[in-house]
Amino acid sequence: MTPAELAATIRTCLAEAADAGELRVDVPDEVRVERPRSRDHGDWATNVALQLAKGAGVPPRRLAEILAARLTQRPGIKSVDVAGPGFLNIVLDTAAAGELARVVVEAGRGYGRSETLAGHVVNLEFVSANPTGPLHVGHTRWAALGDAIGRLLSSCGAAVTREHYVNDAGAQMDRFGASVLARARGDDVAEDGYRGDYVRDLARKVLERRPDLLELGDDEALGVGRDVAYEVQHEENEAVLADFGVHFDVWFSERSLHDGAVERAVDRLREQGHVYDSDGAVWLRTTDFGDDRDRVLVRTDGAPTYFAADAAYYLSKKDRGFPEKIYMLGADHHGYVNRLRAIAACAGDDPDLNIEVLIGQLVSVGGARLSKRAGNIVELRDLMSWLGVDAVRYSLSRYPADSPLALEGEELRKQTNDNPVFYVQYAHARTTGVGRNARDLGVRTEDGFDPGLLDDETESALLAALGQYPRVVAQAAELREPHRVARHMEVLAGAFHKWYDSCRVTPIGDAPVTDTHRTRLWLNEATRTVLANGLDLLGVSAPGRM
RNA sequence: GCCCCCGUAGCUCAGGGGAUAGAGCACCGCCCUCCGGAGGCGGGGGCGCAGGUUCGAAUCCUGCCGGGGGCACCA
Repeated sequence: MTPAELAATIRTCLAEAADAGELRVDVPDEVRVERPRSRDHGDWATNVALQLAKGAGVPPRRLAEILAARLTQRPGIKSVDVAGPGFLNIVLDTAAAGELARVVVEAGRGYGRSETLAGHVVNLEFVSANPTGPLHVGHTRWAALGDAIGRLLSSCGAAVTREHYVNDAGAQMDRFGASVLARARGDDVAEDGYRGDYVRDLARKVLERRPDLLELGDDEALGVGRDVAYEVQHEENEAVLADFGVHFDVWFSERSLHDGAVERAVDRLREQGHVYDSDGAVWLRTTDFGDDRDRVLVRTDGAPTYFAADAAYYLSKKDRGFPEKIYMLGADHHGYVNRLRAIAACAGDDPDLNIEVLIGQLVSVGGARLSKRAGNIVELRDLMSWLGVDAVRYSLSRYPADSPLALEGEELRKQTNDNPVFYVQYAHARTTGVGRNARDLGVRTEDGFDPGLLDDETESALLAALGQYPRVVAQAAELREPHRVARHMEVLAGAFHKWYDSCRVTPIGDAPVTDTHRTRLWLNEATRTVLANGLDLLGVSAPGRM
């Protein structure tokens, strides 16, 4: 019996009690069943009685007792106790609890997937780095988290489009082009230019593609240098993200908006009644929707602002059929949240439904060697070769985005418990190894499964961790918090290692193969399945050997 | 000045109102006849402060203190 099935049973009992006139309650849509910290409190516990007591006009303990009487009659439930103020502590039959191993194995990769977000059509925008330099550790956090969130949403039934916005228009691109051109010509880069060493590498690559660059006139050279440098840098960013395991469905070019889309966006917003002219500029009245001041769309000189492009970009997402638009921004852009919400409101949308802005705090890396190429920023490419993709992705995924994070590089290089990714991956490798040994010794799942034999305390704990997994995934998806999956992987790995220490899957020496061995192999395979599924959601590999 | 995020064990951090607040590291001690010891078992230690809401608060609300980030007709 899975926790979800138990929760459904509790709802059924509530409904029956209501029908029988024993209680006056509305059956809640969701009943939460939790694994109690203390084993004295049963296999699973629920606080429904505490939550419903007030509405039902009955003391919580009385409600709990009515519910307990009905639950006890149900198959698979061994005992139900009312504890404390009105908790229900439920103990399952060993066989009913152990049945979960088969459920998991038979579901395979589908275990943990759900339809809890079915019908949601989401545009998920993340990373969105300027193509004026290499990706660094700040982008890396969003690359890891954004990709994991995309996987989570998909696994819960949402239709997700992953999008990367490319700021390839505007003055900064010209400065970038001028900087590359200066390096190509062997000149110094202007004060306000891009002075990182990587610009020298870019200039070299640009010259490889356009050996004629130095012979062009200034204006033409500037344009060619800019566009080719952008092309090179963009290709590199796309490639390094691919190597990091992050794929985007759409690379959206800001330039494409400056082909009339920005002007049309301003017109549309004007039709909605939120645009006005003042001091020779065109403004959007974002203060109507929570911003602390109105924002300029078109400057006095007639040029659209970056904000106008953002508005056009928002409308593009809307027009392309995405009711839900998730933006992932760094903490240094948090001031942008109200502005983005105001754009949605000015466009006639509901900011609470149609736009969601996730803010990630800054991340730093301790002990990092300075980048060879670019001052003191830590590049994604360097992080990957220094620490490995799995360690970087996992360690960025196991913390919530809203807390500042300081990674310790040397810790992540250790292949020990200092480094949780190895703890979890090792558990997976162990399950795989156990499976190999079992097959070699003739222990086969198809020869028997007797869940009543999974009666060890460590087996109960392991089954509980397996049973909690689907809810962890659903919750992580709903909250956009992949770290919940990572943390649960650590709990599961711990439960597995303890079980491994006390329950052998394979017979010792020439001892015969029994149903105990076979049934434990089911549990081993179930564990391997969930570890693999969870790591996959984080974009981390699940090796069979290490 | 205004806005956002964060104060939990010596350190790095989990804990979306519930029972005795957890994990790893660090420190001390223990477990290899047997599926990988990259593992397991045991020990000491903590919710920034003050109010409030609730049967119940690390969690929700208010104020204060401390740390980080942000407040352009820049992009």
